[in-house]
Amino acid sequence: MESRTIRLLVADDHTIVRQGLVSMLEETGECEVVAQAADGAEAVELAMQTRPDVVVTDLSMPRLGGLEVVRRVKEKLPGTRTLVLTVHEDDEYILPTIRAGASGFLNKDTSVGELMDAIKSIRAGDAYYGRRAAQLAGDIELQRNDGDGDPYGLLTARERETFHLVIDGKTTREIAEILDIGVKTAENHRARMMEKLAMRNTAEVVRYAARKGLLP
Amino acid sequence: MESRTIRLLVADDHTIVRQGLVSMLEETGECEVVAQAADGAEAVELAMQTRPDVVVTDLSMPRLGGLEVVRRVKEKLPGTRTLVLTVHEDDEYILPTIRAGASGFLNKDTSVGELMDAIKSIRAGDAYYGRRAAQLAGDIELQRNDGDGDPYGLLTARERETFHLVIDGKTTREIAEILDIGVKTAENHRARMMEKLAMRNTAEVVRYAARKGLLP
DNA sequence: CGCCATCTGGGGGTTTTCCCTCAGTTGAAC
DNA sequence: GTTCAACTGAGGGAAAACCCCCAGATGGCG
Repeated sequence: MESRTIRLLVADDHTIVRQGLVSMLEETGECEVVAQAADGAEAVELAMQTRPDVVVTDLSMPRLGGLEVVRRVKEKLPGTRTLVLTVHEDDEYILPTIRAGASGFLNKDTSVGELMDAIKSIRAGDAYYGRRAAQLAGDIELQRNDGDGDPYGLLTARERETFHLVIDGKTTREIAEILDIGVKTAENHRARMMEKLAMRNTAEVVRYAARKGLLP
Repeated sequence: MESRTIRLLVADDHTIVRQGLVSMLEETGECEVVAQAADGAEAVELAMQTRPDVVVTDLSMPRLGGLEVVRRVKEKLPGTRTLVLTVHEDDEYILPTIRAGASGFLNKDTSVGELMDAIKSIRAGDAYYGRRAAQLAGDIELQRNDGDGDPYGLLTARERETFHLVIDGKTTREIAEILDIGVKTAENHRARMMEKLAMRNTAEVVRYAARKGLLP
C-alpha cells in the first residue's frame, strides 16, 4: 500500500483563502502542499521548481491571471494538471478555462470532500468539473465520457457525494443523515449513481473507486 | 491508479514446475517474473541483480537450499521478501523456514488464487502461511497478529477464499456456487471473516483489501 | 413560455447482507 | 480417547441494499 500523498501547489492572492485551503487540504492527510503562490507569476515559477501533481489556482490574481497559469503550466509541465478554483460563476470564464487546458473547474463554495475528490480524479488523469461548469463544458468535454470514457463525470453533485459516502463505508441511512435528506432520496441518489457507473453492488463500487485512486 | 505489477523472482530446480509457476503467475496480469533460477545460488545472484519485490522459492534445490536463500536474501536485500513454496509437508521444514525469515510458507497444491493472495499480502508487508504452517507457526508468529497486528493472518482457508470472492463483487449465493458449498455455509464463512477483520459491511471489507494492495 | 435536468420524497417489492443461535462431521493434536 | 479447530449446514429475524414505479419543486435554458 503506497499511493503516496498527492503533491499540490496552491495559488490564490487572498492569504486567508489560501491558508484556509492549505489547512483543509493537509488535514485530510491525503495530500501535501509543496508550494503556495500569491500571484500567477509566482505560481508558474514555483510549479517549475517543485513539479507538483496538481496546481490548484484561483482565476483572478495580480501579475498573471489563472488562465495564463493554466496555459503555461500545461506547456512547460505536461505531467502537472491544473484545477481552477474560483468565486466566478460567470459563464464567460468557464469555457476559456477548460479550453486553456485545465483539468478541473470548481466553485469556491464546494465542500472539502468534493475538492479532494476532484483533486484525486485529476491526478488519476480524469477531468472534473463542477455542476455549472459541466453543463457548459458538456459539449466539448463530457461527450467524451458519454460514449466510451469514464462514467464518473456523468454523476451529478448529489450522486458524487453519495458515491463518496458509500465508498467510505456509510450506509444509506447514514448518508441521508449526513446530507440531511430523506432516506428515500439518498436511496435514489445511490441507485442512480450505481446505474451510471454500471455497478451491481457496493463491492464493485468500492473496487471502482480503488481503481481510480479515490480511496484514502 | 497505479500499484504497478509485483516484481517476482521464481526459483525451482524442476523446470516444468518453474515454467508452470511463471506462466500461471504472469497470466494473472498482476505480477511480472523478472528472473528465474534453477538453484539456490543462482537465485541469490539474480535477486541481487534484479531486486524483486518477492522471491518465490522451492526448499530443496541443488548448490544452495531454499532455507539458505531465505537467509541470504533477507540479509542482503531487506526490501525483498521471500515466499517458500514446497512439496514438503514435513513439519521439520516449516519452523526453520519461518525462523530463517521467510514471509510465507505454502504447499505446492495451493491454488493460483491463494498463491497470488499470498504474494500480495507479503508484498504489502504481511506474513502469509498456509493452514498447516500457520498452526505450527502460531506460537511464534501469529500471536503477533492476535493482539495488535493485522487480523488477516487469522483467517482460515475458507474465510480467505470467501474474503477474496467478496472483494471481487460476488454475492454470497455466487460464492456458495463457486466453492460448491451451501449458501448458509458461505454465509457463515463470510460472517466469521468479517468478524475477524472487524468490518461492518462490504464496503469496509473492500476498502481494507485496497489498503492491503489485494485488489487487482 | 415550455422543456429538461436535478433534487427531493414516497410506495412497494425482492434480494442480499448482517447477526444470532445451534449442531453434526472430520481430522489433527495432545 | 479426548479435545479442539475448521468446515459444513440450518433456523430465524432485522437491517440494508437493490429495483421498479411515481410525482412535486426548482431553476436554467431555448
